[in-house]
Amino acid sequence: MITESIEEYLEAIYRLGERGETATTTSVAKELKVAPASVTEMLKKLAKQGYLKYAPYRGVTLTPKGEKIGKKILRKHRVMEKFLRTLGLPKSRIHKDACELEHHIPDDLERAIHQKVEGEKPLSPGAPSNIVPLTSLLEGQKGVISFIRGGRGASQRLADLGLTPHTEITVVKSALFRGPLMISVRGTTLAIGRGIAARVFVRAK
Amino acid sequence: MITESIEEYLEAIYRLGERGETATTTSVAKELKVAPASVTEMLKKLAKQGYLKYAPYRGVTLTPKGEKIGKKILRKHRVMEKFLRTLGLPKSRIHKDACELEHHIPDDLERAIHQKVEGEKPLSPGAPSNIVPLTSLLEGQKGVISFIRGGRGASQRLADLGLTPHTEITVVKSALFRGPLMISVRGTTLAIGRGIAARVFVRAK
DNA sequence: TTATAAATTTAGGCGTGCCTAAACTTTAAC
DNA sequence: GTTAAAGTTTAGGCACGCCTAAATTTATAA
Repeated sequence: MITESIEEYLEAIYRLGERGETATTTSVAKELKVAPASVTEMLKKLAKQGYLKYAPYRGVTLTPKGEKIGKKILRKHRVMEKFLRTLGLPKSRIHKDACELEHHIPDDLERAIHQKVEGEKPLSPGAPSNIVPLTSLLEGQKGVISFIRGGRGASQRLADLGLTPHTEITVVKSALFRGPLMISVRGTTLAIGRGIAARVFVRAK
Repeated sequence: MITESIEEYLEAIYRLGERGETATTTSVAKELKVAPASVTEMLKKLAKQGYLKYAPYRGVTLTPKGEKIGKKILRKHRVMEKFLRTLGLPKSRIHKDACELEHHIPDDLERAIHQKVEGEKPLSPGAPSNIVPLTSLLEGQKGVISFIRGGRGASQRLADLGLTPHTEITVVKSALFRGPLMISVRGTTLAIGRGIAARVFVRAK
């Protein structure tokens, strides 16, 4: 069973690795603000459970299993930090609060919050780079507006939203068959209807 | 020190009170899904710390000190439930997840989230103001445009979209934190950016 | 009223994760 | 190479919150 403490340790070790530091008993102890003796104890336990390789007196390396968890927790931490910042909470407490929350946010809540604060999702592999209607971009894909098919009305409405040729846009959310698309343009996110989106042709990236 | 467990007990007892049930060892044990013996232990401890009055074999009543905490945690629980629902997370897990989160949400985060999910409060007390920025309307709410704050540019752009004072609009979709609003005006749906929407003041219905 | 069922408490234990102090290993300076 | 300092581990303990089993108290029904 993965306890909060285990997550804490794996995250700390992953963090150290990311900074290029070796994870020793002392460095982990400092990171977590606990006594070195407590770290030794925990490291032995984590090694036994296959989260890391432990060489007494020598330090510690994460196994893929351990790294996966460390990485995930750190990601949650960062998502929560951004979330707290977005909500305008006191800067001084953001790190500490995120440290706590990171262990209590289920994966899908993390994803949902991430979408709210970033408006973005991991991308899908890009299609051949040609010109397609906006509706055929996948979530996360970027493209540059090439032209707009339709009369002055459509062009005008799109221009009002800042959608003109040469503008780069990112598809934030696209239901496959119905509902509006959410796109991100110059840092703002917009929703546009499917009908109109079908008239916007972009060069996919 | 108030541990997570203490909060859990006080919340459970408060909940029972709210439902008009007496808090007995068994009822608390059931509520928390722990053994009655564990409850007895904890109740003695909480009594010693002044959170409740404990009469052996007779049950338990919260002191004002204990009630305050129980109430607060329950409120956080409900705010989190609403938040999770708003984000569209699986219904089946909402209660359980909220049970966990309620202990890790600082007060100001609770307040911030509450505002996001319930809509924002009218800005100045005393003002009759159910006139609020469009961004404060919740999905499904209707309002009549009262005025538009901003220069001719904003007014003009909005007028082009048919958004002029006295127009009735319905909020179709409103992203919680960022991104555009989808609104319905005279039967057509359109998307407007958050920046501009914040300048449209409506009398909420 | 008394016996038995139900509720509650007491006793004894367990796992987790932390601590300090003491013992041990490694490193670095001479 | 020896030795002291720095780093690490072992040993022994503690608080917390949970458990089961046994003892005790309260409630209920004949």
